[in-house]
Amino acid sequence: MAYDHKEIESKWQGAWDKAANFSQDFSDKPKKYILVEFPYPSGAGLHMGHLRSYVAADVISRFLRAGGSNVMFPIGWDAFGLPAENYAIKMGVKPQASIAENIGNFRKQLDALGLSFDWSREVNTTDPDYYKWTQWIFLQFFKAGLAYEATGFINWCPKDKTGLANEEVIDGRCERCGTLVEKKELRQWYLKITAYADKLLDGLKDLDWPDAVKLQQQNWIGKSEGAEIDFKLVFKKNPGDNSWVDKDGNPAHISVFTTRPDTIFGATYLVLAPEHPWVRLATDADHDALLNRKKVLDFIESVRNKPEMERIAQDREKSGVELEGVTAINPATGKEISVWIADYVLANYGTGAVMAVPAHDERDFSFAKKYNLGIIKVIKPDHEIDECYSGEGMLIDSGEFTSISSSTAKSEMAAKFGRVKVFYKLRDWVFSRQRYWGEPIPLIHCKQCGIVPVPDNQLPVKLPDVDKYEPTGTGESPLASIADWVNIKCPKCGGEAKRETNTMPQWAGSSWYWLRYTDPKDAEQFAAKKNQEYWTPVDTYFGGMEHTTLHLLYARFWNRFLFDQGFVSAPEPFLRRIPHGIVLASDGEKMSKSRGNVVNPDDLISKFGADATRMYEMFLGPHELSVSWNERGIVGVKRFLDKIYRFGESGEFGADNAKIHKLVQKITSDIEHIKFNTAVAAFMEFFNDFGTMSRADWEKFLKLLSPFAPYITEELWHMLGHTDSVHTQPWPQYDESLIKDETVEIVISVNGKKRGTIRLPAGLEGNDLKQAVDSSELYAKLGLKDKKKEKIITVPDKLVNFVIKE
RNA sequence: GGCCGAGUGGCGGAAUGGCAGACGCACGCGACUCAAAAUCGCGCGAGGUUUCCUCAUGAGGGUUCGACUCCCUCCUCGGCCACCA
Repeated sequence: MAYDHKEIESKWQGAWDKAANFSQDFSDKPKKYILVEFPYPSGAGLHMGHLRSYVAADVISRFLRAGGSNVMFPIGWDAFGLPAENYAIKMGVKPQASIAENIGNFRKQLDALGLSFDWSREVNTTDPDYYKWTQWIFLQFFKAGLAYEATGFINWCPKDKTGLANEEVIDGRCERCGTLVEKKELRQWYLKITAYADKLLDGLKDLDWPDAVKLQQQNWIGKSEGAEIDFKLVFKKNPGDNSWVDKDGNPAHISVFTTRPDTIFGATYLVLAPEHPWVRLATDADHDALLNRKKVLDFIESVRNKPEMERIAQDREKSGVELEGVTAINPATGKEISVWIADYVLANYGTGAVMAVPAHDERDFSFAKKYNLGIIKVIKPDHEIDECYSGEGMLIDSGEFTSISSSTAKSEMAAKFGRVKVFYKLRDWVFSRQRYWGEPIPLIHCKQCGIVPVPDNQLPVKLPDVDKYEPTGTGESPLASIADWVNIKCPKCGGEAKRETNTMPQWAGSSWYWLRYTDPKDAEQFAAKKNQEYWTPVDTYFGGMEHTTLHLLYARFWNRFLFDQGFVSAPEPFLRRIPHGIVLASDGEKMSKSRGNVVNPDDLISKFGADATRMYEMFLGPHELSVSWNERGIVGVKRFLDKIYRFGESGEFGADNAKIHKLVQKITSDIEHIKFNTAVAAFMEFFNDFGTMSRADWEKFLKLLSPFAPYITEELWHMLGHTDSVHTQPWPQYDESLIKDETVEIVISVNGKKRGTIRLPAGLEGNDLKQAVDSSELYAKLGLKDKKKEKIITVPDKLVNFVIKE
C-alpha cells in the first residue's frame, strides 16, 4: 500500500511552526548564511532548475540547523525587469498586479516543496522600501564618478525596444527574446565596472568556487598584457602639412595595441576600425587628408549597415579599404607602411587600431593575401609550417633583436618602441533601459546646475502608477511622457528641471539583495554594519551556471565598490559557490514551452508527493552536472518511501544494529560534500537489508532522512508518540568503534589479475597480512607456494598482489 | 577557432590508483491471488569448454605490480566565449 502523501503534506504544512526556521541576529551559535538565487516570479512558475538549487540548499540548511548552527536561509523576489513587463503587456494588466499574483503562486509552490525558508526576512526588489536603497547605492556610484552618461553605439533590441548590456547579448541576439540585436547610437548611463577589472580578478583567488566558474569570469574580464606603440603618420596630399598634430603638439600618430611587440619588424601595414575617431577626423570635409575620401566613406557606410549577425559570422570574409594619401612609419624598421580600415578590427577594444603582422597572425594573414600586402617572417617557427605561424619562437630579421626568444624580446621591444599596457575585454556596463518596469534612475537634469542627484531624504524616487507603460521605441523611456512626474524643481537651485527617465536594468536589484537580508527592515540604511559583520560573507551560494558572467560578476562588483566606500564589511560577497547543472528534458533537449517538454513540479508533487519529488531530483545525478529529467525513475523513490512508511506503521523494532552508525557516517559525509545522489542510494541500500532495527536506530534513521524527506519523516516521528518536531532534533552522531568491520574480504591477485578473495581479520598489514594469505586454502590452490615471486604488494584491508615471472 | 566539462549495461548512474556496473528504472521468471494491481523472492554487460575462464568503462598509445581513475594523441557530445590584436 502506498502512503497518502497528500494528507500528510497538507497536515504538516498547516502544523509546522514557520518561526522555527527564523534565524537570530547575533546568536552565540555559529552562524551559517545559506543563500539561493531568489526567483524571478514569472508567469510560468517554478521550473526544475529552481528545484535543483532550492532542494539542495534546503537539505544543507536543515542539516546545519540540526548540527547546532544559527542558519539564515532567506528568500525574496527579483521582480523588476523586461520579462515581467512583457508578460504584463501580454496579459493586458499592470506589472504590479501580475507580479503580485505570480508571487502568490511561487510562494505556494515553495511551501508545497517543504522548503525551510526564513520568511521573516523576505525582500522584494520592486518594493519602494527596497529600491530606495538600490537608488541610493546608484547615487554612491554616481558620486564616486563611476556612473557616467555617454553617447555611443549600444546593443539595441528592436523587439523589446531597449538597450542591452554586453552580457545580455548571446550570439548577436537578445538574451530575453532572441531577436537580432542592432547597433543604435543613444545617450546611455554606464557603470564603470572596468575600473574594478583588476580587483574582480584578484578577488577570485581566495574564493571556494568551482574552477570552471572562476575561469569563465577570468576569460570574461579578459586581461591581456602587451604594448601600446605609436606609429607616426606621413601625409602625401599636402606635404609638410603640420595641421595634423596631437594634443601634445607632436606630429599625428596612431597608437596600436599589441600583445606581440616581438613581431614588430614584421608589421607591414596598420589597420584601424571603421569607427576609429581618427578616421572620423581624416574624412571630415574640413580636414580631409585622404586621396580616396568618397571610397572610404562608402566603405564605412556599408559596414555600418551590415547586420550584426553577418559581421560576427564565423566564416566571414574580411574586407577593408586603404586610406590613400596617408602612410605610417614602422618605428622598428623606419619603413613607410600603408594604413587601412577594415571590418575585422573592433573599435571598442584596445586602441581600436592594430599593427598587422601577416606572417604571424592568421587574421592579418588572410587580409594581406586578399589585398596583396607584404608578408615578412620575423619569428622562426618551432616546427615546419606552411604559411602563417602565430606561436612564439626565435626572432629572425629583427635588427638588434635577432636570435632572441619571443618571451624576452616582448618586454624589451615594448619598452623600446612603445610602453607596456594592459587591456581588458570587459566593457563598461550599459546601465539604463528605456522601459517602464525598473527602478527610476534618481537623477535630475537641470539647465542651470547640470545633472543633480536626488537628495537622500527624497528617496525613493517612486515609479509612477500609470495605465500606459508600453515602450515607445524611440529610444526614450515611457516615463518621459508623464509630464507631472518628469517636470520638477531642481533640488539645488529651485529652477525648472526634468527627471532622468531611464530605468535601471533587471540586474540592479539582485546586485545587493543578500546584504538586505541581514537587516531587511532597516529604514535608516541598506543594512546595519553590525548585522553585516555578523552574517556576511555568504557561506554557500546555490544557483545556476548561467549567471556566471552576469549576476555573479555584477554582485561582486557592487559589493567590492561598497566595501571600498566603507559601507560593506566583507570584500567578497560569496565564499563558496555551488552551481547546479542544467536540467534537460528526457529527450536531452532544453526544456522549453515551444518544445512542449517542460516538466512541472506541481504535477510531480501531486502525483508522487513532495518528498518523492525532492529525493528523486537529488537521486538523478551529481548536483553540478547537467541531468536529463526522466520521470520513469521516480517510482523507485516513491516505493522506498512507501516501504519505510509501512515499517514505521508496523513498529517491529528489534535489537540495536551497528549498521546505523555506518549510515550516519555516510549520510553526514555525503551532505557535506554535496553528494546527494549517493546519499539517497545509501538510504535505500541500508533499508534493503538492515537485519534488525531498534527504536533508537529508527529514530536516528528518521533524523538522517529528515532533510531529504521532511514530511514523511515528521509523520513517522510523531507516530512514535513524539509531540515535538523531528526537525528540531540534533543530528545523530556515530560511534567510531562501531563502524569498523571485524573481518574484511581480501582480494588475491596475480600480476594484477584477480584470482579470488579470502576473508581475514581487519587491520592486518605488511608481513602479517602476507603470512595470513600464505596459510590460506586459496594460496595453495593457486599453486603460489612453488612459484618464484618477484614482488608482493600488500594493501591493508584491500588486496595482496603477487608478481610472478612467467 | 579558444576555454571548460562529459563519454561506463536497454536507461539514469556508482566506483577517482586496488573485486567495474553500488542504488534505482525497465525487462524476465517465480510466490501470493479466481484474476489483476500492489507486495515479496530470484535473475539481469558480452561470450565461452559455465564450482571456472576470457573480453569489456568512446578509439589508440603510455606510466604502473595493478588504470574507468594519471599522462599523450585522436573521435563524439554538451556548455561558455568568440575577428579581443
